[in-house]
Amino acid sequence: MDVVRPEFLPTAGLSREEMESMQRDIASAAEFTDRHSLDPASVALSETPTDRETADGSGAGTEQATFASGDADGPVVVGVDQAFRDDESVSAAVAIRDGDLVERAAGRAPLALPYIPGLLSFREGSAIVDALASLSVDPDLLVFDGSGRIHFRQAGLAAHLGVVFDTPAVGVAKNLLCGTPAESLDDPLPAGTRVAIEADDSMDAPDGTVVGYAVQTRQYPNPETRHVNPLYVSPGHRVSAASTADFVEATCTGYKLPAPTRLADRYADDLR
DNA sequence: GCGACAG
DNA sequence: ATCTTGTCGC
Repeated sequence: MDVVRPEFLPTAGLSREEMESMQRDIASAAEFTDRHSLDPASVALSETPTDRETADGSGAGTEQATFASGDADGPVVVGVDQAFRDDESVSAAVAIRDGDLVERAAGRAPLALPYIPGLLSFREGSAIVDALASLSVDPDLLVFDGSGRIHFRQAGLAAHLGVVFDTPAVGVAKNLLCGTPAESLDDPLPAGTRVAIEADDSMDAPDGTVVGYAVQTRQYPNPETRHVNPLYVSPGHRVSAASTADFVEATCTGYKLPAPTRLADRYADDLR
């Protein structure tokens, strides 16, 4: 796929002020409303991927592999995950369509920045751009590991890369970066529960704006003894908060994480 | 000044 | 994210 907004590429060597300034521009360019051709039902078809096996030559730079599959009808959902190896960041992108692994790609880039809450996309963005740019399929939806609109300046990793490629994107995080749950999340929630995450004074958005949802995709039979934490999902680009929760829920089916994310996770480990 | 903080 | 074995519960 191609970079559509090169002015927003996560460049190395920017000052903190420049990165934060760019994030405000990215937030302005991001669309937190539905503008895509997907419905939860079609996305749900991308759930039971026939895990074909690894066996890739490795090397520096990007690598890309294509897998033969059936017909080209359903939407292409791409899961993206990051891993580290020494001083370089590795990005893994896995494309799924109609439950089949269609293609996967890897990207690498040296780690220029330390981890700074709120600036994650500048630390791992280059490797992700590398991986996505080498994909030959055109994704209908990008599923990122990390926040989208749930971010101090409404420009989390999912929003940043969604805007760079002008492609529908959602962010899936295991922890909450900022914002306030509309209801307490202290007690275990039943599977299927979703609680709105509202903007608070630590964010740019008007107080109370629903910037995402805590989604309980899975839960154990007896949460009293052992429980699963919810996922924190938020719009990246061209997807509303409600649709984001719908898509994520549709791709989890019995697991805590979306299938595209699980596959990207596994591929990232293989690369590392 | 104090506290909070995706991966 | 990463460093790491066994262990508890379904």
